[in-house]
Amino acid sequence: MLHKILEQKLQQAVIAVLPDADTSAILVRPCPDPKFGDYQTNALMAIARARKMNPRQLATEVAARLDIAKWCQPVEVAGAGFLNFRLKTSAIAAALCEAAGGGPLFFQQSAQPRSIIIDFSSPNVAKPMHVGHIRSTILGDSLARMLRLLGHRVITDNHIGDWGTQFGKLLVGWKTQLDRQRLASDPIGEMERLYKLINTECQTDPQVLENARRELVKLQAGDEENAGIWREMIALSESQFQRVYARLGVKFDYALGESYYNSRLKGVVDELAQRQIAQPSEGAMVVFFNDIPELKEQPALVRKTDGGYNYTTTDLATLQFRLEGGTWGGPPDEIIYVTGAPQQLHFKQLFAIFRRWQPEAGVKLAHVWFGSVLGDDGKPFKTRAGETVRLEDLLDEAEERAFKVVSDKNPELDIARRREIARIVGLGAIKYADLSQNRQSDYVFSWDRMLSLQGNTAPYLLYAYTRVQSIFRKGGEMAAPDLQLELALTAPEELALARRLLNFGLVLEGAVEDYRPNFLCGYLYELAGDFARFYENCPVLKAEGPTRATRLALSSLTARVLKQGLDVLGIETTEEM
RNA sequence: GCAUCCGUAGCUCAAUUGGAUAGAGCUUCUGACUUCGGAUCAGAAGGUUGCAGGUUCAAGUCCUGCCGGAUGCACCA
Repeated sequence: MLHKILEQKLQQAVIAVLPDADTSAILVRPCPDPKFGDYQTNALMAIARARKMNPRQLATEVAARLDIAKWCQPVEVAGAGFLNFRLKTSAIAAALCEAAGGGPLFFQQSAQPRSIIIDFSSPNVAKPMHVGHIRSTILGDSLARMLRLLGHRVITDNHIGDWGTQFGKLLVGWKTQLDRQRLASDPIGEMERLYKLINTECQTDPQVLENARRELVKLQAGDEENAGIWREMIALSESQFQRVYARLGVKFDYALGESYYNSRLKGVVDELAQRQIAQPSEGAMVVFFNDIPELKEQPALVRKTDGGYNYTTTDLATLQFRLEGGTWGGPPDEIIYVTGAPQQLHFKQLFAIFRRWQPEAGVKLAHVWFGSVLGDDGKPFKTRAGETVRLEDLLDEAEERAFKVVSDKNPELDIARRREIARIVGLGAIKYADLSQNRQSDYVFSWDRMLSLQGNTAPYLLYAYTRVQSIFRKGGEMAAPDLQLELALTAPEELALARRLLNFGLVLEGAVEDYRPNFLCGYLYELAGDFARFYENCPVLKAEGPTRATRLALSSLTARVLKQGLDVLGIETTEEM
């Protein structure tokens, strides 16, 4: 983590010049263009501005006090007051040797580990998981993996939609229209059929609606028969969830559904009412936000006129439960919710209510939202028949398409091996296509682009990985940890690759900070590109002596970073493809 | 009507959150090596960042107003 050292030294130099300066905002970042150097800071311009100083003069004074000759060539003051750092080759080589010798892989675990709950995926009982769930699931999973890699304590919780008014309709359907045979063969399809059927009937027949309401009340009152059916629906749904999560390689520490918080709802609303955070309005209990401009005309209901509760109440109760920390050994420092963009208003309201309710709580609440998946036509992604696309079908097709490509490129592999590679490549492609995009933009789903072998795609990265592995298959020795190794970095491609490797940790931290796995994807793509250029221009196995050792070490480190990076994106690697 | 998000190359997307000459891939065209795996690499072409103002050393990014699109607006989650 050379840039961290530079950052520290820079902060010390600033203090030497301006003893009262706030150093927390003084950061060192990679240069946008290598011709300026390896790292830069622009913080001095902001400081100079605040103090009405000449920025270039301040930069020059700070530069004079910088004690970094061990790692850098003399710093340059550039432009309006940038400081540019250029690493010495010896420092780069030393950092690489450390990692090659068994040290940390260019990242550091956090000095202040935090405990973080991540709430993601959250599918609904009795409904198929569809494309909409994949973004939350994959994003949440990769955030969990990245945070864990950086040493944080992560608790993943799947807030399953197992409660709510839809069960009234489902119960009516189950009791009057259930097809037992279909339930056995396709339970999710059958439950979905029942729901749609009754839902349609409700729109024309008030009697059916009334029946649904009555069944719901019975369920909520603990009626044995209805509770039994409800439990059966949950069990049937859970086997679907398990299948999907197993394929995606996603694991949850907890799966506490909405129903888990039932007993708390009344108490939450009572407390909000008593503290005058919520007030009666038109028969409901409502929280108004007159002091928050953007929520001024957006009150939140915490109890309906019929006395029932809605999801704001459930989420408040969930927050309360999570902060008690009884289940996971202490209250969390942070809770991250991974959901779609349409829920932004909900979470603004939820967080605002929570701050009034528990103003002393120091927990950080983050809504990590994402855009929708669109079809080629720019409209929400649907099948030709207009149905939402089932996640399981999507995964099947990804593997199938990948199988065709693998068979085309590598027909000599036996079929089981090709299937396994297709599984890794297909699922990797689908995950990577999602994660490599800025999560906040809607994105257009395209099989062709996703499984394309060029560009910023999973197959391109996986291919780069197989090429490294191929070197070690052919050339024998995987570089054993060797602290005495002396690296001879000379070719521009060697240096570019080496410099890229150094930044793995910096990128990881940035990705985690903003909850944006696409930063990591972009980095891995650039790393794979640097490796490809290195591979074209710098023969490894034909080289001899220190050059060969250097190139073997670079190859090995590239493979390790690629594998580690893909791993925290939830993507498996393969030795051949 | 109010609120949120968005508008970047023909297409699909980036841009480290206010930094230096706005970058990739696809597509098109031209090249490279008797391949440590060609699922590769190099080069060319492609831009008034929707429009108009403003803020400052610096704006795709911030502020204002338009134009266009998506989503949400109290008893579904």
